[in-house]
This record gives sequence, structure tokens and C-alpha cells, in this order.
Amino acid sequence: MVVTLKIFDTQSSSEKDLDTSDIIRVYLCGVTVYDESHVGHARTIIVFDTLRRFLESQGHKVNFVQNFTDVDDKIIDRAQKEGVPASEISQRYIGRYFEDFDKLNIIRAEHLPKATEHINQMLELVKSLVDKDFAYVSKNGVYFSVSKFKEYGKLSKKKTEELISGARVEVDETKHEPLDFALWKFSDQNPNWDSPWGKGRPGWHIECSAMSIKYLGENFEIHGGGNDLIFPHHENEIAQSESHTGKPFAKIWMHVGMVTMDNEKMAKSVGNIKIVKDSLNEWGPNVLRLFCLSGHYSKPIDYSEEPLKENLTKWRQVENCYYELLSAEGTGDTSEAEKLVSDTKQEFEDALNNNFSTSLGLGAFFKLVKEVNRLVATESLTESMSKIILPQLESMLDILGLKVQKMTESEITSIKDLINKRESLRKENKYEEADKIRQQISELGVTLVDHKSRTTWVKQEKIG
RNA sequence: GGUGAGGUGGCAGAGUGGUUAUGCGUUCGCCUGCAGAGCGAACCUAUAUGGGUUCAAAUCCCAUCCUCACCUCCA
Repeated sequence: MVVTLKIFDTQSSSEKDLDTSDIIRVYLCGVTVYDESHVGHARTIIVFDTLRRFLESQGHKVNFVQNFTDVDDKIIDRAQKEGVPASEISQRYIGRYFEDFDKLNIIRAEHLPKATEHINQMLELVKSLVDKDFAYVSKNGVYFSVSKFKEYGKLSKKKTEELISGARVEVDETKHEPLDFALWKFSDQNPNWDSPWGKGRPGWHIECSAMSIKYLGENFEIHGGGNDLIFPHHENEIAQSESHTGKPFAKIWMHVGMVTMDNEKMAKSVGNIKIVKDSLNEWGPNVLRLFCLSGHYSKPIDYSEEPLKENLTKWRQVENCYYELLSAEGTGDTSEAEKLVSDTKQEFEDALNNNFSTSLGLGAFFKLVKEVNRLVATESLTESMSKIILPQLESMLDILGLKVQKMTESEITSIKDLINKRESLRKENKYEEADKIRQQISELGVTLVDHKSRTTWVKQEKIG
């Protein structure tokens, strides 16, 4: 039986089978690089990184593209405030982006295109739209004529009349109609580029159309982003792209829910942001990833102490499980382990195939962890079982993007020596000295676990 | 106001008609030289509200209330 991954598609409001017959092409709207990334950005990127890891684990090839918006009013504002060129701001925050997201164990996308490096592709697209009469040149720039694209609103389920009566559209006399949006904005100010219509810079939406088509083609599998991008950004991308190509744009629109704080969207304008760097310092990458995957991607999650603490507890269980598997000894019957592994694998994959339900997938993952820890407590985990279980655990850790901290051979040797020393002291009832050694070991981030017959150890990530 | 998504125990989070998962938490035990970690058991009489359909509803239908997001830049 061929198992298919179903993903909820915003446009058709239904789950659709992901086409896995060839390379899976995924475009994710990335960040505007004018400031630090916050946990909201992290969530979306973690979800897509995990999706990519899952698809690859299933033997599929993925071509993953994530853009940087590096030309934008906010960048220019910031540059003016600091009295530096806009490129300095965008380069600084692209650098900061990689610092944060490398730490979060995000696999870098195949392509990480920057808007400023694709001005020509954008201009070609604008030209095509002007030629096809979907766009017009006005005093302030080149605009897309929304009324020419009959299906406008099909993604966000908005009606153009209602949008206009909503009266939140900016009044601009130079546009033919209020909903028309800029493809190219005339500007003498830096940064700007020459165009057939006049010096200026691109509108926001055109970059994603141009870059996704360049790297993925005119019709690709998944286009994603936060659900706050549905309107107007993705709606406008559809209008531009489909007017240009005459073909359907993305096959599946996958949108990630917002991260909230006290049930309010995390956003710079609200002032309730938690930057990735600070969150990483407090909780580390593994806890933060677990947290971001603990709810369904389409729903909001609230960033607060309690669920993060819970995930820390769980992460400690994972570390414990992993190290016990590494140090398991003895041989014996493995049928129980085989069943555990095949059940877990099945449940884990079923969950992710079902609209990428990571919370259920994590349920399967933790079931395995708890079972191993239970076997350890009853002194019934053997090395032969571990050899069967460990690969499955590692595979899931890899898909989830989690990394248990490792130790070098020499560190391991010295810890083993210390454990032996402590053991002899304990046998002589010299507990005070034995505790000193335990303390010494704990300073290396290693916690000892005394079992009936022997002492095992766990390298714990330093958190908090 | 429009559109969309939701409202399940202290918290997180499943379950789309038929013994109310599961995890965290709390309590009590076990284990231990002690501790940590781990294990076991118990607990919180949970399904927004009001109707309806049904032998049977968290699950289907209707109404109401509430929350969030989008409708302006936003992951």
C-alpha cells in the first residue's frame, strides 16, 4: 500500500494528497531582514524543516526554497535611523538569522534567494504582466490591476467588494482601483534599480513569484508561510503568477498558525515578542523545537513557561533513554523490542502522514522513550534489544531535528574512570568522598544513574 | 461588519455516534547509603451554553455566547 501524505490546502479548504511522484518542490516565505527573528518565525521554519526531514526520511527528494526579503520599507527606515546603507542592515540580520537557525538545527534550504539578487527576474515578470495588460504604469509605479484577475480572493476567500468597503485600503488617487497593488515602486532613494518604466524598487509580493518560479517552476507542490501571509501576500502572489503563466501556481498552500503570548499574536507591533536568541538561551534548541511541534501546525500555540517546562521534562526523558540504550548490556529475547519498534514506526509515520500531526507523532515517539525507560527501571533492557530500538529512536530524533549531546571518547574514558573510583569508595562506605566525585562529574554536565548492578550516566544539555 | 479557524480535566493535546486516549501536573508509594533519574498506583466526577436528531453525541443538526487570526506591514 502506498502511504500518502495529506496536507490541508488553504485554497481548496481540504486535505490534499501531496504529489510525491517526483522531486517535491517547496517554497517557504521567509523573513524580512530588518530585525532579530522571534519565536513566531522560528515556529514556521521549524515546521517546514521537520516536514522536509520527514519527506527525506521517506526516500523523497525535496527542493526547498526559502527567501530573504532584503529590500523593504522597514529595512530602509532602520537604515536611515542608524545612518547606514540598507544593505548593511539586511546583511547584519541575515547573519543573525543563520546564527539562530543553525543553532535550532534547521537544515539550510537548497536555495536561500535574496530579493535584491533577483531584480531582473522580477522586472521580466512585471514586463510580462504589463504586456498582457494585467498591469499598468501610473505616476508612482507599476500596479497590478486586480479587477483583471477574475479569481482574485480565491485563497483568502475574500470578495473584492467587501475588501473595498472595508475601507482599510489606502487611498491612492494614482491607482485605477483601490485594491491594485504595486509591482514596482518608483523611487530616487537608495536602494533603487533601473527599470523600463523608471528607477525604483520592487513591491513586496513580486519577489516570491519571481523567485519561486525561477527555482521551482511555474507549478510546484507546496507553498507555505505563516497564516498571516494568506492575505494579501499569497493572494497577490497567486494573482501575479497565474496571470503571468496562465497555470495554477502552488498545488498546496500550507499555512502555519501564529505563536501567541497571553493569547495575543506575537508581533513586533504589539511588542510581545520573544526573540529566538533569548529563547534559545533559556530553553535550548531541543526544547524549543519540541514546543513548536507539540501542537498541530495549523493552530496557534501560546508561548509560556508551563508548556516549555513540560517539554524540558520530556527532553530529559529522551536523554535518559538514549544513554541507557547506549550502555545497555547483555543478550536475550528481542521480540518485544521488535514489536515496540514496528508499532512506534507505524504510529509515528501515520501521524505525520495525517496532515502532519506532529503532536500525535510526538506521542508515538515519547511512548517509545517511556517504554525504554520502563525496561531500564526493571533492569530488563539488554544490548540486543537496544540494537533494535536505537536505530528507530535515532531516526525519529533526526526527523524531529533533535540532537542529544554527545561526548568525546576521552571524556567518556575519564568519566568511566571516575565512576569506577566512586564505585570502590561506595563499597567501602566512603560516601562523602563518593559524592564529591559525583559532584565533579556533574560539573561536566553528566548525571549518574545508579542501578542495582552498575552505574550508568547521561550527558545532559545545559538548559536555563 | 465580512471571512476563516476554534472552544475537551490545573495545563497541553487526541478522539467525527457506542467501555471519555495520552502526556505534564498533584498525592502516595517503590527503588537508593543519600540524592538524582526512573518505575508503580491513585487523583482532578473534563467535552462553551441551550435546544434537536438517535436506543446511544465530545462526535451529526440548529441557535446562542466566547476566543483567536485575517480584512494595513507581519512567519
